[in-house]
Amino acid sequence: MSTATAAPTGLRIGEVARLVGTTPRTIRYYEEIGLLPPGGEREAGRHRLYAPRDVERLREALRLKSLLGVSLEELKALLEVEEARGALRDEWHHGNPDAGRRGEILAEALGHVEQQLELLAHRRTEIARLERELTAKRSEMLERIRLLSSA
Amino acid sequence: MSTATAAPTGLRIGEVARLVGTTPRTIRYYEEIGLLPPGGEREAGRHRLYAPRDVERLREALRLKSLLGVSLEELKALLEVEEARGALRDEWHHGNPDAGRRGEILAEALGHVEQQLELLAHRRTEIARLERELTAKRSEMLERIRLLSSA
DNA sequence: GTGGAACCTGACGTTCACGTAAGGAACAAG
DNA sequence: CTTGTTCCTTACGTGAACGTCAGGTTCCAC
Repeated sequence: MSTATAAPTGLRIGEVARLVGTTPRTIRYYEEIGLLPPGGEREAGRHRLYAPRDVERLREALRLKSLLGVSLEELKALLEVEEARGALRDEWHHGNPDAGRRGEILAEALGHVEQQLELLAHRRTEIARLERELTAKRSEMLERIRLLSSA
Repeated sequence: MSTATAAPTGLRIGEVARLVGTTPRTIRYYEEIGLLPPGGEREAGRHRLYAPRDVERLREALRLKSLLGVSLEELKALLEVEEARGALRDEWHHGNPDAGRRGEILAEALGHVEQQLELLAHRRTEIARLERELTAKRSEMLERIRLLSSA
């Protein structure tokens, strides 16, 4: 058998940042606070390398952040869903067919998803309420303008 | 004619803060950066006094802030709608029946409202999209759990 | 008019989320 | 093997949005 480890290929941090519309500094910072997993195993000093999957995860994280306006700490909690999915995938592939463990992980991830859904639903209805109020305001304004210009 | 000005009554800053769920410092800060109008005319050193209307405005501002996750600078821009409505009310009552001026103010406020509505609609559809994605994820998870427990 | 509570105005401190600069090492190309 | 670009780590800087403290004042109730 060959002792050669898989050729370490992947996107570099600058390219990733460009792809998702942020900066290398931000990516490193997210890794630093534990929001993102370290960019591939590497010995200190070597370049971080990212797979397309990592790019997608980052994109998703930034999307959640801008959409919900949450702190990075809250975002971290929200992203635990993905971590759980990752853990699950590991258990699945890594030859651990312990059904009980899988069930635990699934149940936990499910809980997180439902929590997120609650948050989103609440947010959405609040926004909808605000939209209705503003629409009413707009109608009133349009009516006033109509009255003015017909005078 | 009496020279007595109206008795300066109203809520004090601590009470207002309690009512809307924030702190006096925050209210003073908002006034400082021009996000809120000064709490009633007063000579330096005197206590700020607020009318119930002011409380509502503040509550609305905080609601927008938390809902949209915008900076105070953006929030300030959003609140210009209210300022315009205030200006309009002044023109209306203060004996300035200049229809042209009123039309200008109305048109401007209308523009701001429509801008806000666009922002909200966008936000809402993005959230809805995320909800659909998460709901799909949840279904998938539930199915997996079902498969596991039926094994 | 005398407490005591709440408020006033500065002014400095703090946390978050990065920006920026320095000195050096890794990496792709020739 | 050189060279230019990109990246590395470390560390200090920054703007936003307040928190906190000091020393004094206003207000309300007695």
